Amino acid sequence: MANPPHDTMPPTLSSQYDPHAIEQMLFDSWMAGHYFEQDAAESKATGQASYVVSIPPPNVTGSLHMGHALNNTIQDALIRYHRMAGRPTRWVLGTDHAGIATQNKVEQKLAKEGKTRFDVGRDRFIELCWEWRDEYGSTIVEQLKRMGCSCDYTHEWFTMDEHYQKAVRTTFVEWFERGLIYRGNRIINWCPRCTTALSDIEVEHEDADGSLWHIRYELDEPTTLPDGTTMTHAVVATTRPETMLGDVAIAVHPSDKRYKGLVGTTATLPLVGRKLTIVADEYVDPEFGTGMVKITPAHDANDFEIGERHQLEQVKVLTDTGTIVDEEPYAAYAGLDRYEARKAIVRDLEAGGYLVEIEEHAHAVGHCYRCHTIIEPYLSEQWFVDMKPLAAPAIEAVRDGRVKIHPQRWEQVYFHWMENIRDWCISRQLWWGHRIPVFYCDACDEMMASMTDITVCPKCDGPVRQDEDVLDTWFSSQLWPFATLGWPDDTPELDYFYPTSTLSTARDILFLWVARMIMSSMDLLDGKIPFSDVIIHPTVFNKEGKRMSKSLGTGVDPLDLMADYGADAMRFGLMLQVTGVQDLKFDDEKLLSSRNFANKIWNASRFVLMNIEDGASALPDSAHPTSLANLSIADRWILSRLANLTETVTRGLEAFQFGEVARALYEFFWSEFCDWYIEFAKGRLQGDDSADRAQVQQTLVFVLDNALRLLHPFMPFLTDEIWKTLPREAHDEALAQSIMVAPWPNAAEFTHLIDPDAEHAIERIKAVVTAARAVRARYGLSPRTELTAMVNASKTDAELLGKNTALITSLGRLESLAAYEGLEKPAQASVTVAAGLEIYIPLDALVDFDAERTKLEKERTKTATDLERYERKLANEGFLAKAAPEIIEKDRAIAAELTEVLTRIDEQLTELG
RNA sequence: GCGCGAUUAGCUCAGUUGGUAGAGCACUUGCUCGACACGCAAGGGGUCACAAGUUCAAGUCUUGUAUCGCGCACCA
Repeated sequence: MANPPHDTMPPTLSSQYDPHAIEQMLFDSWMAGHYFEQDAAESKATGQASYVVSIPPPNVTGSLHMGHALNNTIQDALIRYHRMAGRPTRWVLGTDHAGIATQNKVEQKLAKEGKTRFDVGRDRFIELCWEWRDEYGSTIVEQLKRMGCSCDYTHEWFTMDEHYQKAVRTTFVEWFERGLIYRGNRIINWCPRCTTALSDIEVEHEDADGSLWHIRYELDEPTTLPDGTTMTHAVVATTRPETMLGDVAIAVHPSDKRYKGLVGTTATLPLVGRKLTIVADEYVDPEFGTGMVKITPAHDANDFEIGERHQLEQVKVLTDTGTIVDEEPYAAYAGLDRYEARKAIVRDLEAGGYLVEIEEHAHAVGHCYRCHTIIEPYLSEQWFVDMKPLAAPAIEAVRDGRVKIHPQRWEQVYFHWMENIRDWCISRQLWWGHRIPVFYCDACDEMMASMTDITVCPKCDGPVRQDEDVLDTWFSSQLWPFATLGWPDDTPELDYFYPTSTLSTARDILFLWVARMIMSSMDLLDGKIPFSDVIIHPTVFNKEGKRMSKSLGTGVDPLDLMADYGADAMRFGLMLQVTGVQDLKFDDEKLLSSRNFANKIWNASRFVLMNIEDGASALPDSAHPTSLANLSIADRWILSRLANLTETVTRGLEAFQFGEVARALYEFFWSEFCDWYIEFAKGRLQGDDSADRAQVQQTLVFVLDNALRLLHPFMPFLTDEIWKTLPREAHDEALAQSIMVAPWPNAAEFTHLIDPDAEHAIERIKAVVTAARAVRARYGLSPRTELTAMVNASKTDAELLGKNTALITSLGRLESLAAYEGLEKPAQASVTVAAGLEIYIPLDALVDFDAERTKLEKERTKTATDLERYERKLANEGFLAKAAPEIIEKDRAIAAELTEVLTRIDEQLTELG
């Protein structure tokens, strides 16, 4: 029986690839198989090094966006690769309590009932936050499952878990006791909508068109200046006229000769009547404006510092919600919002003749990164971390390569920030979060940080109260990689899985999160780094290159994409676009190609399966060819390409070059395996030579098997579904359970498959086939038209072609093939010169001399241009003297070949007349 | 102001120690032949932003210019 029956196709692979028919079932089978879980103690006993990824914990308020889709595909690809490569892996999963974001959501919910958090009270409000988390917190985890992410779902963390709270509190108390955490009354960034302090890096600056109001402040005593003129008033400029209510001084530069006599005198603040001292301070730029600056210590960070230097009063004129305080002598503005107050004050200044000029002025305005409200520099008592001592070792760890950041250019961004690091404001005036474990005794003024809640002052037995504030969410996030492994306790997980391996994240949290993890880990865990590699992945923008935004409707929902294309196609499409340099302008088109690719893999697999039905090739995993001697040239070629692919993919994953890996997989599977090898295989599968048929079947299965493994980290569902249908011998049944536990193809074990001779040979075979197809296309000949190919080739090439006549005639749809050295051009034939061959396709009366001439002339031009370049190069003495010998040799060979090609083309042209 | 990145085919982008410019989509032409029309085959299309420099040799290295994008820091 020469042909296997075609109606016994395995029922498991339907004729059309439908991702939705397989994804959920496969995921359930992975969970049931516990493939995502690795026990720390058992793994340690194997003596193997672990591979661990801590997921950047998504906010409980969040849902999956394109950045998550990209980042989690990267992490899953790495985890799956290392798992197959035999390392005990864990992908640590969890979510972040997201203080401000969650509090805002719950407040919005309350607002719909007409309530504020103050109506329900602190305890109830926190309960509501937990309820929110219980309701929505699992959304994103379910979405990760949908993507096929192989996280350890049996150990899911939350940054407000009891154990996590212990880690946070331990950190606070330790740093407090070492004096790294301190309290201070300073200007911080205040969000008047969230009514909380923010750290410097939680403020987003945006350029805005504003105005510069020039205001006239009357001097109390007219003063004669060094230039002889008499000055009666000062003119100061401000972008924030409403803060003038809090002015306490005017500053000039100490070396500004113009105003020498002025320092020490006073002026009167319009509308308020306060006496302003004129002080000299280096901060003032004499070149800017009039060289005179109004000083508002309570509402501007620079003014605050000037105020400190000159012991100036701090007059707060704004409340925590950004309205004017109800105090004399400006009670007229009391309760006005800062922008209403601005209008009113400008109006009153103008009416009083104090407004000199309004100038247009562009400047950067800070916004809250959570609600986008304009930030107010605000004087208040807050907790800070002294960062310099923490930063120093963390700088060193990146400097000496213990922690590597990819792409490497981000390291200098890291250094720049770390070397100029400022103290971190960690207190937040919120309710949802880790409450600051500091207790105050009102009786004796004692202040203490404590691991346990205390109610009685240990010093004086007086009543104590806990600090009302909570910690910055990032204070807890910074502990993520080690707190999620059990720190501060000594656990087997911390022992075996820490430090973790790779952290993949978006660039906008390099400072907020990544740098702080390095700092806290090194400080709290005896200098241990939290991870050895940091991947800063591209930012996903929309098609127009704009930031994706849910509120603007410019976002793309990964769930929609998976519904349209399948999870594998979305993953592969994203990986295709990861280059390490460019950000990613997301376009569905790439997913369409990837969906088509998935379908291609599916159908090529169907082809293989339906052609091994005669049972000759149930292939054990160990069956990879050890001897190439008996293999056909096509088999040797595809195995050589597979060996090459294995090397490329493995190296690429190790170097985080995901785009390169994806392209290599695509190219190999589609252009080499499907377009050529499977086509070569077809004739052999239908031939009478049963030994050859067995050989091609084995090779098909072997290559498909390994290609699926290499594809698996990017396309987990599809590859596993196909994997399960591959024939196996009985002892390989464990392997058949899932491709997830199949060993990663070992490039070192494939080196013997690399076969330059076979690659050379296939190049010649392809040239003949392509020439025949091209003639057919050029002449518009139907596939049924019978053609013959006659090839003038070197002796070895001619022999090679002769041996593979069947392959060539089959793919080129040729009647026959003749190849020998010195073959003369038949009359009325089309000519192709390629791969060192002269290929003639006799056309009899069909031949179109003009068309042939046009084609040959075009080839001649190209060849002549190329040859000229090489000849020039080879005539250059400098080149001959300095270029590497192998380059010269190679170029000589190319030049010789081009010369020959040109000669042949010219001969053909002469003949055509 | 300081720093980073980009500029390659109509579009979106690859191009890893400097050595004959690539892919996907789009376009043209022809194909129901038993894996796949989510396909097959054959084609067309590029002074690698510009200018100097280094080099035997530059898309690739250096410097400068232009345009776009992004950080950081901001003088009221």
